[in-house]
Amino acid sequence: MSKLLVAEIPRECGDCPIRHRAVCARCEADELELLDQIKYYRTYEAGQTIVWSGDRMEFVGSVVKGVGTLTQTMEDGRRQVVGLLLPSDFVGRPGRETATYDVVATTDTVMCCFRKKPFEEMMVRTPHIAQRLLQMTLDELDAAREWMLVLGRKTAREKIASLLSIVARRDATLNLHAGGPIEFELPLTREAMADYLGLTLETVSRQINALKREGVIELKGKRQVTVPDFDRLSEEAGDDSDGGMLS
Amino acid sequence: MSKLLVAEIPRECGDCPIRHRAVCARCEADELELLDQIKYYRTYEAGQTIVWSGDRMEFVGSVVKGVGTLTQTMEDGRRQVVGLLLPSDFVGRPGRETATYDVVATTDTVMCCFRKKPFEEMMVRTPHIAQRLLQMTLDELDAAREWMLVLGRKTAREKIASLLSIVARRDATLNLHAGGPIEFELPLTREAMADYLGLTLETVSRQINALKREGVIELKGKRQVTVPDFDRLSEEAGDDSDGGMLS
DNA sequence: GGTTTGCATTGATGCAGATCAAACGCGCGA
DNA sequence: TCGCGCGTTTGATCTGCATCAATGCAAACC
Repeated sequence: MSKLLVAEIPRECGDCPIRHRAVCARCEADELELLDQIKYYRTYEAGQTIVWSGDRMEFVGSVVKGVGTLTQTMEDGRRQVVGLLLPSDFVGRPGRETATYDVVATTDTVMCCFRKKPFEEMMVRTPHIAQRLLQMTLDELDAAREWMLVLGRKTAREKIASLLSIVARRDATLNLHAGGPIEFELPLTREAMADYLGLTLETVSRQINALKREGVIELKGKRQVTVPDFDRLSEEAGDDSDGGMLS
Repeated sequence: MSKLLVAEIPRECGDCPIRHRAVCARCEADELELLDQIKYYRTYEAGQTIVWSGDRMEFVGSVVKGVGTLTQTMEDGRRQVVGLLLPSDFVGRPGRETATYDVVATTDTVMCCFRKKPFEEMMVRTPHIAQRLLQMTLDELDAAREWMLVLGRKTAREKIASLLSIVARRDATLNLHAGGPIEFELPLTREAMADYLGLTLETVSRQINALKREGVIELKGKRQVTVPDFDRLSEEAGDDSDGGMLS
């Protein structure tokens, strides 16, 4: 059923896995060749589970196209999304055998994968890959901690605005956006958003429509979002905008 | 005012910073010597801020004794603790100039510090330090994500039980505890707990006393906690106890 | 001893968001 | 074209926790 073609795989995925987020200038030709040897692509349909929590992980990799979530579930069914996977994000944990979370594709998704064992061996032999991975992990840690503030202290409206703000920002940087209204496709169902934000899907629906009524966002259909004024959205999210007042 | 003496500094802090959590078997004599040259101790009183968010970080290090928090504050004063710092935890972020969070000592605290610049240089020359740091950061990331589930989906009572459970577990492993009731000093004020759990201090107080009334915990004074049955506490926290049912 | 000061507890009340319940709308296969 | 199913919206009601306001209580200081 997957409608993704190999032709759609972005060019920049050709080389170093680390290049997805930021160019790794120190990757040498022979390293790239080695990486190419252990590299392969996998495609997933919307809704498909990529990895089950507890399963043996046999690869690491990064998202090339599409969106996924890292999800944790309690015995009684309460669910929390603990991470969003947007294009360029890294998945997998070197040095750990089994997955800690469910990884689910929320849209049709292409992953660039590396067999775990050879990748780990390469990490040992190539120090700057470990160093780059450390940077990426520290970024993820910052993101997780920022999200703790969202979950612990923000109102439903602020939570929604925070989520939209994050997706909008990522989308804008990915497409080298320069000023003007930002437009993007919301890659999550109301339920997935609720699970990310610690809300119910009903509350998500109500708050999104409230933001729409008040002109903070515009909606075409249920998923296509336009943000006419990003600063306004940030303000709704409760982020320090501070417009450069900081020293 | 600090009543901590040099004599109280634990022995195992003498060598590799990475040794605090787990012995780093690969540290060689000359590396240890190098680390010793850039190492120094700092003590802080309860309530003292170790680093202000936005400040220049001039050291990294790990907690030797005492407890601290990483805190994020919104403009309007809402506060969220995004990380607990227990003995052996690492503080600071190699490769970043300024601190992202307030670091606050909640009890009298001893830190083992390394000047940041030389430490970073050492990291480049000594790959396994970066690798060890990567492991530690991945552990922290897991902890942060587990906490996202707590913040997003658990009830006030479960939140309290989760916090007690974490502190109890850390305390038990640190003191090589073997069976029987666990006893420890709660290192946080009601307010700090509230800020960690995304609650108000009143709710924290009520729920703690509810757990006490129902015999899940015992209290001596306001801080000294006894956990007669750790499994019972885990259950209250909503953790999968599963007692070995899992394959 | 009295007073201050800084947590912690306790009680009364209100509200944001959960829960329960229905209906809508839209794509898709028969 | 119909109707089925899934994601979404909308409405009515309930409730867990926040909020506001005292009060308690022990250590520190005069």
